[in-house]
Amino acid sequence: MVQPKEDRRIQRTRQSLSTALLKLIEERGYDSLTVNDITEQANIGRATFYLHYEDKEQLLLESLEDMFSQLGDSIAPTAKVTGEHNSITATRLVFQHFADHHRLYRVLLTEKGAVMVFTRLLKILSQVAEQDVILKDVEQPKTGIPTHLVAHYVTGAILGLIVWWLNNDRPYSPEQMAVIYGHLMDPGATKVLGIAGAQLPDLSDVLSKR
Amino acid sequence: MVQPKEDRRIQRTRQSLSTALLKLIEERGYDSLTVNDITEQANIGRATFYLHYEDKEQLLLESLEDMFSQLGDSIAPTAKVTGEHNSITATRLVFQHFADHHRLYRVLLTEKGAVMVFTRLLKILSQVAEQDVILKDVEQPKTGIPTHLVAHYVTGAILGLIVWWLNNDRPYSPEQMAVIYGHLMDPGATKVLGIAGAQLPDLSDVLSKR
Amino acid sequence: MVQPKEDRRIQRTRQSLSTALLKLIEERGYDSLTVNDITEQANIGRATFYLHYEDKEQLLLESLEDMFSQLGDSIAPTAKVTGEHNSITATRLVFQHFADHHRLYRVLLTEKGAVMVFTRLLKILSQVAEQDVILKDVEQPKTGIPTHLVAHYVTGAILGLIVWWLNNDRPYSPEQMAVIYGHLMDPGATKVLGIAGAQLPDLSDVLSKR
Amino acid sequence: MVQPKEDRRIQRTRQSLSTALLKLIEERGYDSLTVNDITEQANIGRATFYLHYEDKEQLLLESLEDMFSQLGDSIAPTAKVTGEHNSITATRLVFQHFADHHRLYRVLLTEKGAVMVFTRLLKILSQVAEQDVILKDVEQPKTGIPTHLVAHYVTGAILGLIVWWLNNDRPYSPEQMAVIYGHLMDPGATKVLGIAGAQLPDLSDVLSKR
DNA sequence: TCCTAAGCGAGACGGTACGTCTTGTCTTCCA
DNA sequence: TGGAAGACAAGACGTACCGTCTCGCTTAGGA
Repeated sequence: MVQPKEDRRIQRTRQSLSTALLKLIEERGYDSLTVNDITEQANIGRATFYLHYEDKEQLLLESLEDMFSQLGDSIAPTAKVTGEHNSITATRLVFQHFADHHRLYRVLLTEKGAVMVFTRLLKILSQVAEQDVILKDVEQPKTGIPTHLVAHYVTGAILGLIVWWLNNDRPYSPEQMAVIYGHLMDPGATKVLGIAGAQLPDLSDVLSKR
Repeated sequence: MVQPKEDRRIQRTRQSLSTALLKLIEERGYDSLTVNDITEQANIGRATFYLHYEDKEQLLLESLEDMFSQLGDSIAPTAKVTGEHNSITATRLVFQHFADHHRLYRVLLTEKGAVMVFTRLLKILSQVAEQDVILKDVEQPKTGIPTHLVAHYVTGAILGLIVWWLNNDRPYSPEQMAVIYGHLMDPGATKVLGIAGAQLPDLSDVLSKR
Repeated sequence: MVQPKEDRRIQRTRQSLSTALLKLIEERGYDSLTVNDITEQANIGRATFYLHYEDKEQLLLESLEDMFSQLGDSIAPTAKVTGEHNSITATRLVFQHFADHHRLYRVLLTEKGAVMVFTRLLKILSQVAEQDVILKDVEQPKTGIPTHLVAHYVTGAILGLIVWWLNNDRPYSPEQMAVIYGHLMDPGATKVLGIAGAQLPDLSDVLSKR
Repeated sequence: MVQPKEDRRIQRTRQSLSTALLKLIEERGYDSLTVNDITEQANIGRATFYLHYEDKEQLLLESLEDMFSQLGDSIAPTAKVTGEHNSITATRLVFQHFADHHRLYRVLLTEKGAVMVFTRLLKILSQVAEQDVILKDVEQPKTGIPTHLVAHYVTGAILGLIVWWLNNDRPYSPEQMAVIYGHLMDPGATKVLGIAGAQLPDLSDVLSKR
């Protein structure tokens, strides 16, 4: 069942490239990087790069995929819990994720970044959000608004917050952001979905702990 | 008072380039375009391009700037009206704007697009939104949440909706989208800002007219 | 019969261009000069240049034409004199000419120069030389060697000397060069042409005056 | 002892470029050629050209260098022979060389040529000639004329003949040209150098075999 | 223990786009 | 009307990067 050693060697090469890319993105943004920059940073021959990836975009996607699925995995369980604070827990985990990789995301989500990051995030997060919406929708009467639409609304709002948060050096903790988000979002989307909002901590209490 | 003819000639050249770029973006996306593609489409010498713009990114920004300011101008007046439906009017105008240029934005806001479009839109729209938020904030007690933050929240949510809307061939009219947005947003953000929401048309009434 | 003022103005423009070109050649060679360099030096609009000349080569040729014909004019009369030292006088005048414009020719006849200068000089000087050869040939029995050939031989030899002379900062006076040339050339070519050489000053006398 | 294959590949590329250049020069002259013309003719990528040469001038020089050294090698041994006809043998070899590449040189030495060809030829040939002059000078009393000067004289004369010869479709054989040159040159330069001329075939005998 | 196939570094190469430079043409305006 | 100013098309320049390729080196896994 063990992987042959050859494969481990390959994994090391791919890992080096991935690490090198993420490091360079933090330093110099994504667009201006060349394949040569990446392979040099990784101490890998340029030709070798093309044995593993078609282009730097594919490398980025595969590199992010890890992080994304990691994010998805951490949120997924919360969706099944119908307890009171599940929603706030999920959003807190989202903010936590972006905080964990803040240097990287700050670059990717602003001017030196890559188009597809926004798009991908919107798609991936909205799928997660949709699961959530559907779950609640099943329990409660529908409102006629497509769940996809609500999911994009919710996700867009979160990403808007995250961009602001990262660009302003995260003046609040992930928990605080989650509470703020809850207060902004809950009454509206919740009402539309016809369900009662979760119990949220008092807003001014939370903000004062800044 | 008339512009010398030289200047008009220059304007015509710049206009040709701008038009050519936007047309090509709709057809082939932004990233893969070359300066040569653009100048060829515009029937302009490639060297001439560099007399006017540093690179295609600058051309795109200047081209979009027109549209953005056009959008800003159409929304601005509504911000000063404190009548009931001002907010819904403003958001309707936003959706209308993206509908007017839907082919272009659909490309720019998805995978073949340009990085900075998201960023710019977020910045520009959130500035407009902020004016709105501030206006309301002045009238009512503050909540301690930075207006920048709320503005990004609002803007992100709208952009989320717009991405969904464009990717799904705009199944609702701009008016309908504005009402949906109002229902999703109003109770939450409005409550946080401590003011009463505007009177919104009934949601099911609006959706049934699809 | 006087030239209208306009024409004099034209002449001034052409003169400026010519002067500017020759000045710049001395400083920077010919090949690397641009039309812009020339018109800038001459304080003339670049477009104006093209009203008068097709390209910088034509300007150079016309500029050199003056000097060449000036050289031709000074030599011509000596060809008709059959007195003893006519030959040495003619060659002295040739060396004198190159000394007069030594900075210019040094550039043109070496690495930064223009192809056609060598060719043109060879053609023009050999035509003059041919006149000389023919004159003598008429007086004396032919040898069967084409006069063109002899003329090119003679001219090539002189140009070889001139290149050496200019490249070595003219260590001898034009007169000395003419005598040297006479001693190197006279017995050979003269014998072939079947005529007696002119009386030449003693070589060591001449060289010692260096 | 064999060259690694890489190096042979490089040599093939360089050879292709060299061959292509010389071919194109014969057809279209030198000045008007572009790097693209050359690489296209050689079936080489334009960028690859710049891996090997800085510009087309350097390529020309390296290409000519081969031929020049080939010429030098063929003449060199004759300089050491003090037998009677060594001089005529050397000059015959020079004329032979230009005959071998007459199409190329005809273009290079006339209006469509390259500046540096004259200069280089003058320099290279005069160095060879100088060896010859020095050799003879050593055996005989000096005359006070710098050997450089004599070498340039001799070389210029030969180049003059060659230009005429090539421009007139080589009406004489290299041997005939060598004899003509010998008759024109020998008495003069030889006398100056203070040595007896070699035995030359009778001029009219040689010319009649045309 | 050797040997043999795979991963890899090195780098030549064709190709494409870049941004710059120069040319020659044109148009407008000024003296 | 001659010239200055300068926009423009055309096209070559030299550079940068891409993706492909061929070549040896090394290095493990199976003989």
